[in-house]
Amino acid sequence: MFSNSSKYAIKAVLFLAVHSHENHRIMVKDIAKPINVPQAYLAKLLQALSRHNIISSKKGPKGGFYLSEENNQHTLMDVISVIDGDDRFNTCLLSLEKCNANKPCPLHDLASPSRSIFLKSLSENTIKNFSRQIEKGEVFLPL
Amino acid sequence: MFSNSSKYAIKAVLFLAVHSHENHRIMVKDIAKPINVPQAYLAKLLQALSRHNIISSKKGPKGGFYLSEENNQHTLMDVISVIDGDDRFNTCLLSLEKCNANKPCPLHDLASPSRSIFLKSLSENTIKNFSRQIEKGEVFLPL
DNA sequence: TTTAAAATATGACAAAAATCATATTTAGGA
DNA sequence: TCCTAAATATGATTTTTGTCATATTTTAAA
Repeated sequence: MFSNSSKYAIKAVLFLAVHSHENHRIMVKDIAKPINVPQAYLAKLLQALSRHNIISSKKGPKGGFYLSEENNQHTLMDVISVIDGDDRFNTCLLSLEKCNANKPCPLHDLASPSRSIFLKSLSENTIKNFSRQIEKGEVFLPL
Repeated sequence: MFSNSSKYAIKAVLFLAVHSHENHRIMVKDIAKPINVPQAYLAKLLQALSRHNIISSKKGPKGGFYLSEENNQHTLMDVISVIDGDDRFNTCLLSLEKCNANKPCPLHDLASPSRSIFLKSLSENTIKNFSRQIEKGEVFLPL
């Protein structure tokens, strides 16, 4: 479903959503450890997200990564797009080009609509939204 | 979701379900071309499936691959298990060990139950079942 | 203005997934 | 019995993904 890279990136972004602010930036190593992801690898991912303005960063002492209010309006789908590219979810489960609602492949109706509901929530819920759920204790971010 | 290998294997098995019989075996190259999969690679996948008795084969002239009645009672989940291993679907979307229904990760409730419905149909519908749907024209196997 | 702490850029390396190639085994038919 | 057609076994190669290392740039603070 997700690549490891995307999983790492999602965990990091949600971590930042809950723990960072404009004036409270967090260093890679202080993100990597709690979310249990190799630091050097995560650095690369965060840099890519930063380059695409999905997250924010500041260099130098007291620097680090954080989410601006604007960043908080992005979606997890934006994160995934940067990390894995755009067409990870745009294809039929069997990668059949000619598969569609009129001529569905054998797995098509099995997967969708549940699938499309899921994808919709990935691309419609803001990150802010997820962090609110975490803060309310409705969902959790363990390890 | 699925690896390429699994997609290839599923396509091949469904192709065999529709086109082969005990006494009508099909050679790798005559499977590979219509389902649009590299022949040598497919050969390897089919050999693995055959070794695990998910499909049947016969060597030599007039040989090839086919599904026995018994093979037809297997599920696509069986196919996936042989190709990708067993625990591809047993984990949380973010691979969080401690994620469960009581302490769901932010994606948990988004994905399941749709996900579990999907997995259930993969492991409960027989291959025969799928080929019947194809024969009835309810679903399609394009390219 | 110098120093040190941070991200950034770049690329080397490793592991896994996908692909290709080929020698061996089995079985049907002449 | 021999030849040929097929799967099988094995492994080499390539591509993609994930990981690690390090030199460079920016910036806060002394």
